[in-house]
Amino acid sequence: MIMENIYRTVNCGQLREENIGQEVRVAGWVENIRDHGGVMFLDIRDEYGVLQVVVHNDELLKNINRECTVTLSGKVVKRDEDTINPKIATGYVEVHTEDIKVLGKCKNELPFEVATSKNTNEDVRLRYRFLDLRNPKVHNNMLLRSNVISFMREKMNSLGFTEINTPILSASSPEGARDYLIPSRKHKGKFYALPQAPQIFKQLLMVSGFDKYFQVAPCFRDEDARADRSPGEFYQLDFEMAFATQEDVFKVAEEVLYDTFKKFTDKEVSPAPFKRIPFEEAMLKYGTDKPDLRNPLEIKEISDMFVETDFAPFRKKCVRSINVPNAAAQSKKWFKRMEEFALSIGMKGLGYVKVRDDLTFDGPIDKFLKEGDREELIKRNNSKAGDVIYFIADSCAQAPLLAGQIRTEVANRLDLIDKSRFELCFIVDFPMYEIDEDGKTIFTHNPFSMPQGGMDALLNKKPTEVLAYQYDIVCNGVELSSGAVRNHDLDIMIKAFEIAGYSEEQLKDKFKALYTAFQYGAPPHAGMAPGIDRLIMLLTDEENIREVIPFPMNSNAQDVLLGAPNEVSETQLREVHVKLR
RNA sequence: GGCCCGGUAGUUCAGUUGGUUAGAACGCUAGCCUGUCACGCUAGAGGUCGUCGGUUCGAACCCGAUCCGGGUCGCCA
Repeated sequence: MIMENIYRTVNCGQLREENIGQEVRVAGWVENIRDHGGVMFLDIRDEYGVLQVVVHNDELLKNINRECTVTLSGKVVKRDEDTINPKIATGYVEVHTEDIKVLGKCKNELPFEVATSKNTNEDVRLRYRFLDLRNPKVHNNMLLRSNVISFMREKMNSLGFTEINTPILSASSPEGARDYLIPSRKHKGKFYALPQAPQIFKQLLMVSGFDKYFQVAPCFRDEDARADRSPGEFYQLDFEMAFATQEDVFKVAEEVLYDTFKKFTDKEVSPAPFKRIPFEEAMLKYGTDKPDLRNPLEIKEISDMFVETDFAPFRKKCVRSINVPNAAAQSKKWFKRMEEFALSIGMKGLGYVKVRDDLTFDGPIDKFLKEGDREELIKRNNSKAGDVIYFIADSCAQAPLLAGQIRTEVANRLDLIDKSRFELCFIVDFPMYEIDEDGKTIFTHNPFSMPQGGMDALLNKKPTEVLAYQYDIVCNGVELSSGAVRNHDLDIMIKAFEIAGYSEEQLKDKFKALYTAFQYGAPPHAGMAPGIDRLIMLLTDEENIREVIPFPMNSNAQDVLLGAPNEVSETQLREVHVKLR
């Protein structure tokens, strides 16, 4: 319902047959003008819909052109049977007017057509984002975004979470992404930083006794963009729970995410409990830590069969296989194309065999197989006649990732991915540490995650064998969120940092707030932070994150509409003690 | 920062053995049209072919540099 005022008594989407005969006033944008000489039709659009207006006096249309705003009054008239337009909700009626007034003039030449703005180059769209956002498709993405956020808020509230705002002007953090820095006026040479995430604050809130915290949190990272990664800023549904375990966090995530997907799409959603897939298993079976579970293909480990092979590319390598059902009938060209793809991602080649009806093999790799290998391959891959088995061999660092890319590519080319589903899973048991190229032990993910097994594990296991209570949520191959059970025990934290080469002094220095707070009774706590923009991308089937952000920056981290970043005056610079060089 | 793709009318695009005056569609302007809804018909305006330099008798086209946009790798604990 709209407020009745001097501009309108009804909106452009609400008139139906029952309104016939009423005198109404409407306001909106002139979407189109069809002048038949003697009779003219205007389509008037607002957020609620489109309404046809009929004018018989062309004097009334002077100064009126497309995309200007108008208010007009007139009678709601039933359309003749043969002039009904079933494509619009108001298509049974029209308004006949003799009184139109322009409220906001519009330039005659538009930078693009509103109705087809999505086909326009993105930089033009962003420069005229206010026009682009009139396009119902673009507009509706923002309405959906609003509805999703408000739904999740209500959901979190109903689950007993408290929304608490944490500072935007904060301190630079030593780890992670590059910070956006804000020079301080009152403290020469010092800087605030925009938060990459409210991580430290939410952990402090746990120490403060807030049992369940959440926030629709803006996060700022000065890193380069991607199609699914907004440069600068993005939003997370950040939450954290005291006295909670990993499974407690999963229950909340399952409820909130399942309900959100269910409410805002017609697609099938994988029900709770979502699959829990250990990191190691994900890397083996899917060749990635963000698997698309709609893809039916699975990678198998077969290195042991080729330790002594005569085929040099496989010998003593990490060898993986992927069985592709019914692919043997694909054309020569198809196999050639797959091989070209393999070369393009840095593989030396892409071996395969076709499984014949008698379960013997046909293909370049067959001649290197030993007695019994064929049976074993068929067994491990669940192959049947007419299938194709692909072989991926490389170093143990590379082979899983390459196999993952082949898995995805084959599925895409054969259209094996069921687009009508959302498949959610948790990736769990991430390793706590890894060894970098210099042989140094470093944190794999979040240094604040609790190592599984606590102090015992840190003391008794090789660092690379220690797992963390660290997890991701993945949906259809998109990483929606990571999270962790946090390390709330200062002794364990000191040890964990020591393994990664940090002294207690360094820890204290770098993470002063947590280091201090944890000396005053910290509860065990855990949480996560699903990315809202990516969630909306999934819900709207958009491939670019800018389609779900009202005023996105371009991929070069510029706001071309307002002109950010821009130069500032010498005076402003002097005030904040910044000298350019 | 590396790599890939692109930049021609307001918009989307076409345009090579390098050759007169660079095209189309939509949009815009003018005229005609009383039932359209992607209205129709007729006419018209609109271009430093991203920029700079080079090759050539001649460059939108070939070469080099540069700028801009998109994607990707690095990066994003």
